[in-house]
Amino acid sequence: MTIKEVAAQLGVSPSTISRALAHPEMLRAETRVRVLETVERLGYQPNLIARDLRRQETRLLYVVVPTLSPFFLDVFRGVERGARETGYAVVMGHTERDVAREQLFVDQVASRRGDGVILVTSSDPTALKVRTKRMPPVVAALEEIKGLHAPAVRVDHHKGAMDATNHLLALGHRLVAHIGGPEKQVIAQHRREGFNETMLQAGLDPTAFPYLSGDYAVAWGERAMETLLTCNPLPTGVFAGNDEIAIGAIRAMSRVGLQVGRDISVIGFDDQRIASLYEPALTTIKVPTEELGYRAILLLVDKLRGNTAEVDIVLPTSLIIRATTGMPRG
Amino acid sequence: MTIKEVAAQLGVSPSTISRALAHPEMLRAETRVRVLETVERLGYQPNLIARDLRRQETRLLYVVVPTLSPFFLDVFRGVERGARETGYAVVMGHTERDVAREQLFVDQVASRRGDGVILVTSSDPTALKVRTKRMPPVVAALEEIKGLHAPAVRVDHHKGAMDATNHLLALGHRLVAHIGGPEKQVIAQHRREGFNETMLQAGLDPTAFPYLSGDYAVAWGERAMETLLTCNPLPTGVFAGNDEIAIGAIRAMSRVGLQVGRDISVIGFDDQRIASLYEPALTTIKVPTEELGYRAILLLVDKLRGNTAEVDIVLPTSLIIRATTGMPRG
DNA sequence: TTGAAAGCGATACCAT
DNA sequence: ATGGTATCGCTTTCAA
Repeated sequence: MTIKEVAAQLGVSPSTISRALAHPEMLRAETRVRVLETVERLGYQPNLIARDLRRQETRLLYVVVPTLSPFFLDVFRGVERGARETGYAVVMGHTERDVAREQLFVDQVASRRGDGVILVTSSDPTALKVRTKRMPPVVAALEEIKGLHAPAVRVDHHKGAMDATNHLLALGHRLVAHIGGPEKQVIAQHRREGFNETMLQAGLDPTAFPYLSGDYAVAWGERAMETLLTCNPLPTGVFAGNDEIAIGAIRAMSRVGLQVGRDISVIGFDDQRIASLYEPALTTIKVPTEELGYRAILLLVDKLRGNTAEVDIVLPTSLIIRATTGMPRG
Repeated sequence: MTIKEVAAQLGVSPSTISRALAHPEMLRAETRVRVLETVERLGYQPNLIARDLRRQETRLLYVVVPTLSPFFLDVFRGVERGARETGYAVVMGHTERDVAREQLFVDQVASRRGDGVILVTSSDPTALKVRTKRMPPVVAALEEIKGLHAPAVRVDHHKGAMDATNHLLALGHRLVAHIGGPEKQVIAQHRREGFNETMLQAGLDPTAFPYLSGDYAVAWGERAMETLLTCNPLPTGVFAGNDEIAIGAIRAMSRVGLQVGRDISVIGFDDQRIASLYEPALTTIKVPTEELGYRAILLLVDKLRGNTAEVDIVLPTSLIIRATTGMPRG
């Protein structure tokens, strides 16, 4: 069913059909009604591909996330909210932290299937073919992309990590360990640096416990905590690189009869949904995920509208005190 | 940068460029190398919109999920695996259980922005404009769509609910209550029916406790359990409509000092990731989510290849016994 | 092996 | 207010 067939049915020209749909005010009321009725009756839907080609825009935006964790979904939620407000449709692709797949989605947009793309934490940003390939309009969320001059909306992981560490120190902890996320990931690095810096400022040795760097999974948290539990003295406070690691650490503790918040305090990062659901509820650093996505898409739409400013928004984190941190024993 | 410009640069025709990219074997080796080098150097990427229009296919598939819960993401994961195997790209849209938004994505595909779409649990399937609007190739996942003759790959919720209830009965429970999900949702209905039927078969009254129907959130589980805790006698076993409800129920119990698995047994449904992470780990019914998505996309691709068989695949669930169910006290 | 040209379906400019 | 038509960028048939 094409626009021509509808036009033929009505004995009008394709232009009239097109106008009835896009600029109804241009038609005589009678014509408009007649056309729209027929369109409805025939169930005609314009071929968007043809329209996109002609208009040179799709009003479709892509969001690319590294994993399907609840964390990124929250970001996506914010993006969708902004998309609705600005009249864009948005679809999501996920890369499983595989640069090739990330490139695939970027290429989809570069090849005009979308008007722009939000990259939420490029896995290994430097691997993106920003030089050889044409880049579509991009906004980076959560982390800037090196070598790419794209607006970014980020979170101050460094500051968040300092807040987390300071919370532990303020409670009186002196034996504090850090369980880090993926070593190569910029975010994980910032968090570690925040920890190191705070410890140093307090005159404490950030390397008093083994260097622990893994991924962002519960299993890693468990293994890392097992390592810490072989230390003498034991740490009294643990700053986990994210909530999942924190949960893993707590699990490892309870297996040997240690109680979190009393024997050892644990603080996470992100404030994922599970953080408040877990028993006991996790003390953590809240990352404004939804807001992040929302800001990112507004930035993108702004860019598409011709605004070329090099923006770099940094959103604040906040400390959420729940039940897994307390004063050190004795 | 269009194909013409590249062609002009090289002094060949656009056809040659097109062939170098799509059917390299048709070109003389020398020409091919020359073209591909230039393409690479200029960073030329074909306009997919134009290609799609000409080829009348996109090799892009849509997946539409109602919410961004981990449950549906698992389904999406399966879809992606199948897509990679069959050479399709996949994007995801989510509807927040809003039919209008579901329609929007279906329309995207009907309007040729994609070749087909997988609908994971249409919110209110009957509301989809299957009559007035042209429907693109559709496969239903998790739940069939009434009024739409689409292949479906589903899960036997009824049987799963019977297994859940029977597990409780086999442990010796006689005072068993059900906390249901959204009343209007087909899935929730099937689960309740499975519960009712099993109770009846065992000579027990499925309506001995208040009729509880809400949504699939933790908060609802808490409220529902608070209601149950006002009953006399208390239930000794609770079959929750999904894992989140189960967690809510357990939280309500612990607030009044009741221990799950000992004072009251609770079984969930879905086996979401949180089920094994929770403390204590949830006894539940596993839904093969990833498999569901995988089967769905294979079905869709099959359909796109011209196979018109009316398939209806039903996947089995399985009982996962963990720590929240035990024998009734005394 | 390569080139010329038609055509995919819609839109928007230029006429009338 | 409506119609005719060029055009978007690519693919593919037909011809050479």
